Amino acid sequence: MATIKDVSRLANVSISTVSRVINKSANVAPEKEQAVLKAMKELNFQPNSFAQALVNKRSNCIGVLVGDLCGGPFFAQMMRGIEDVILPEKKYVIVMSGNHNHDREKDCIEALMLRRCDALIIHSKALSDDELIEYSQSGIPMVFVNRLVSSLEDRSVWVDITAGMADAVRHLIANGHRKIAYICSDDAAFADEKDRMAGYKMALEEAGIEFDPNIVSAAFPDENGGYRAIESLLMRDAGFTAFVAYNDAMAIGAISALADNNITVPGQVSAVGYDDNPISNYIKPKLTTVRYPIEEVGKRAATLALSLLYDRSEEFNWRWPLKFTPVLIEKASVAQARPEEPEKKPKKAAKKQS
Amino acid sequence: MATIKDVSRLANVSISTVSRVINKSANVAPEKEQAVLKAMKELNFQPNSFAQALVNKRSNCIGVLVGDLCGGPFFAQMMRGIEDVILPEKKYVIVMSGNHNHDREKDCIEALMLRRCDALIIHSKALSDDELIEYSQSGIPMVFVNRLVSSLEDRSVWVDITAGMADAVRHLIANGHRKIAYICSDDAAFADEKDRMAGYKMALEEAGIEFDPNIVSAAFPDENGGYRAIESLLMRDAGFTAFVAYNDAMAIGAISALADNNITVPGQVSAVGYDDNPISNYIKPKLTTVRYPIEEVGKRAATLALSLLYDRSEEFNWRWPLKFTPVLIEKASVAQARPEEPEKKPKKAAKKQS
DNA sequence: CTGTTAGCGCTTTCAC
DNA sequence: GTGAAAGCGCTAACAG
Repeated sequence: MATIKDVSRLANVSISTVSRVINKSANVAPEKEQAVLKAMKELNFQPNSFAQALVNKRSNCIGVLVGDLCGGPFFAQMMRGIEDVILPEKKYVIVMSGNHNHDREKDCIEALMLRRCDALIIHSKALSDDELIEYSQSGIPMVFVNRLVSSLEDRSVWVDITAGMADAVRHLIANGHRKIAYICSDDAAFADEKDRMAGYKMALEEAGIEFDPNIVSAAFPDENGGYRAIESLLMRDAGFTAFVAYNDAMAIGAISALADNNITVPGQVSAVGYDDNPISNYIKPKLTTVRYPIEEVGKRAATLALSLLYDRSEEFNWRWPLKFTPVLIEKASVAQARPEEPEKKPKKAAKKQS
Repeated sequence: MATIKDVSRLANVSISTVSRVINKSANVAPEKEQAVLKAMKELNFQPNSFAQALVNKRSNCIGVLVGDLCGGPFFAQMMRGIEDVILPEKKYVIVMSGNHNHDREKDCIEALMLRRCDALIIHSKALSDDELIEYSQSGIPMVFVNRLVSSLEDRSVWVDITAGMADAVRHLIANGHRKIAYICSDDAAFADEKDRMAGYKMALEEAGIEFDPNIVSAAFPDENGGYRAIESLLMRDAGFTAFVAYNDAMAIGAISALADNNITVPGQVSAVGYDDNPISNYIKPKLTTVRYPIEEVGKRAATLALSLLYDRSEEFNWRWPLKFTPVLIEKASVAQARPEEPEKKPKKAAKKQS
């Protein structure tokens, strides 16, 4: 691999001159410039990015910590949003997956910092606000996604999950449902779950419906988890005419389980998911869901990271909000509750019909 | 950020000694070692990875080019396989997505090389064998996945896609189907599509069924593409009692379109997908599909890359094969063809029933 | 076992 | 406008 020295020799100039034409950092006599360009071409010269990074103290890499890339299109869509912003700036993106695991998230952040990323975009579920705050003091620009870190509100790009979940439940209530189950994540310690739960409870309370822990079922937040969570609900014999799910994957698994138990959706049970995963348009029935604007979040986070890095907050900062609001997308998995009909599991008849 | 010099000063030793304890590259007197360790702790010292990379000529990064992370779990699962192998080696993975686009794939590979990745794992659809061969001569260890690059057979980790597709079609034939449509990708120039088409034709030929271009429909290989491809088939009024799809996403879209046209699966039309995308277990009916062992491919490719890098081929090379064979997974979307029944689109009645 | 020294490839003063 | 020279932080001979 050719070095700057080889080029300077071939072009009969000093290495400083070569450096100048590489970086356009100063004027160079036209003929010398041509000679250098020619030599670079000839030797197929590529500046060594490590040497550059060493002296510039800048790596041109943006580090991203995501939950996992495998758990569905969620983070992948976020990455797309991020790349849309970062790549045009001629910077690279380094991704690592924390798998929602405390130690692994720590390892990844430290690895990313060790790699001297210019800025970090962090989706952390498992680390505490305090840990995040400590990292953010390292000096490297850091933005947090899908999470509002207290005291770092201006570095947090987040979605009002609670509002989205409340909307989902309100939609069901508006359709006459009162026994609304919640298929939730078993990561009850994480904000993602807490916020949804808060939205669920809020909407119930607004409607004067008492919260019933018996129709809440937790499992790992994927299709299989949704399947099992509904099964567990069915075994409990707790009547419900509708459910909301932590995410679309769980909703799809749940619908699949209902089908296996000969329960129709939305005929007997209405369903609302969360995320607006593209697949929700291709199952039967099409899944009514809450759109989580994840790609926009990715874009916004990347833009913020760049603005922090270049210290050009004025330019970027208020073009988009830091807070996004999810919106309900009505498709075909919600039907009007049939008022007086006994629930499919008649043991516990609805008693709170107002 | 503290440097090795700061540490050496604090510990009252030379920087070489510090370097020695960092790298365990030579014995150091226990008490000095302790002093160094203590100083490193105290200063929160982290070796500068660029300086290390500059002198070691090794970045500890493995570059990966994938199609896209967003198009479903396929590449994400491959990444998981790769990370399972790379991370324990204390190396990092840098991923870039080529989006199956020729120029973008080139850019990514060059960016990865520029970054001086220690080795590259390349999933390229759009580049020619010759281009790939040229890149592979750059000196940096390179392995190709999901593709057999001629003359680089020992660097290609691939899946016998043709065999898998032939099995899918044979399965349908064994169930009495003769009018088997093929929902294919519109990337007809790429090996992925050519290979599947070859398998489709091969199985038809074995069974003495004439290839009928009228029941082949191409579209973008995602759910929406599958949806449209089937619609187009329906409009053509070409009778078929079953279909195989390029991948599960297309199959799911296709099934969704059939449902929208009141055609039942597998009642009226049988379906076979490709990939064994986890979601295929949660749709109705569960999708019979061909398992593409993508995670194993990722693992194998990463292992090969490492073995190339460390020049320890003997150790790794034959632990696993470079060629994988997909296997048919029977679920619930295939039914026996009803022999004499006119097809749902009666225009073209089956005439080749043997 | 340990310190001194010479780079790795590049950018950036600082003189000329 | 241009070159010489001093590092960036680290590793690896090379002497002791």
